[in-house]
Amino acid sequence: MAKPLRESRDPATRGGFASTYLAYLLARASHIVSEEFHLALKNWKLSVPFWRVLASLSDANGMSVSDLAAMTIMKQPRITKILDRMEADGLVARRADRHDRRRVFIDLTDKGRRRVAPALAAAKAHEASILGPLSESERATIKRALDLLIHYREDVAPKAAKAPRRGKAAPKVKA
Amino acid sequence: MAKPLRESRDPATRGGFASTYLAYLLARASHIVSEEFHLALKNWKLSVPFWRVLASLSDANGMSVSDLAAMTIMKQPRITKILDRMEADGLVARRADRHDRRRVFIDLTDKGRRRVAPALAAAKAHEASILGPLSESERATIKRALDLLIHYREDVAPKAAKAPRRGKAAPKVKA
DNA sequence: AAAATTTATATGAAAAAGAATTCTTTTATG
DNA sequence: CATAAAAGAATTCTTTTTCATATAAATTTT
Repeated sequence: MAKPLRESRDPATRGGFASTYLAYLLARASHIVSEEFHLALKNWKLSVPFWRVLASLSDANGMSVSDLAAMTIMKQPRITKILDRMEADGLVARRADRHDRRRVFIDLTDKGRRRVAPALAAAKAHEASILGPLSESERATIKRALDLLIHYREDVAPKAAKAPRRGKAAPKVKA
Repeated sequence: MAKPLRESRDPATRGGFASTYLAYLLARASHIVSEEFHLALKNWKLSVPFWRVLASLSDANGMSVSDLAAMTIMKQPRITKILDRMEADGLVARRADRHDRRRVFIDLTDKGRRRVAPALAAAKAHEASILGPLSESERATIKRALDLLIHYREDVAPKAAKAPRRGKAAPKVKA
């Protein structure tokens, strides 16, 4: 490792901000882990957003639009439009909620189910190819780390009374 | 935990695909960690892409367009256009490489530096607010996990001869 | 050294995403 | 109960991204 002349190489392992900033490392890890699979999605004629929606529905069919938004980590107007396209493609179907006519449930169609099936299998295989070579302890490390990050603010509120459950926090702000 | 009737709640902690699929957990962790900060970017009149570029340049000024693309995890045509806008805003400047006239280096302008400075400080503070409450061992777990994932395929190639370094693999395919 | 390739960046038309807002329907309030 | 406020989804208009390809310069072949 003599001359750092050029040879830029991997940004994440080159020292500096990029190699230590948590948000950046997470974005990079996420990208690295998903990259190959996202490319493979073309095999099943699925875009990344379509895949996310179909995979989410495979897991919990009949979600409402906003639940889907939360699950897929997208804002509502975006999935609404994604759903428009998916519906046009016959991959999902909208269904009204009889008890709350504002809500719309989204169902996987048979076509959607068939389309996503091989991708789901591939996703599992891909994950196995990443985790497989690791030791059990390494896998545990990863799981614990992600758990810590995903719940990093849920266990705040020290001893305070009961803490009635924190759902969709802070409705205090006004539009 | 009696009735799983409705009450959808947090998708990531509800069992099923979403709560175990690595790629999903990573995407979610990444989103959770960056979310607040991304909202705060508005304070400095920065979009997420602008922030990424400025932060990268703060770390390594004068990168080429493609290095920036790699660093910011974006495809080349996209940063080119982001750079167009940033240049128009006077945040960065393009500079030709005298030795390879195809290349273009990107420099932070004073204006860019001034604009990103408070955001960089806020980013550090935000990260501290996440990692601070954790124990040293928890922080180590996170670091190890991200390291494992980011380098998950670099230490493959068992005993095979030297393995001349694998840069941008497989140029075997033809267009 | 000409021709063929490859590499680096830019461009253009089409698709997608974003922001703010609207339309309905529910839920809360006085 | 009437009205105000909130919630869920859709829409409109604008900006950004994508995808494929164009340019142009360097590198490799032959």
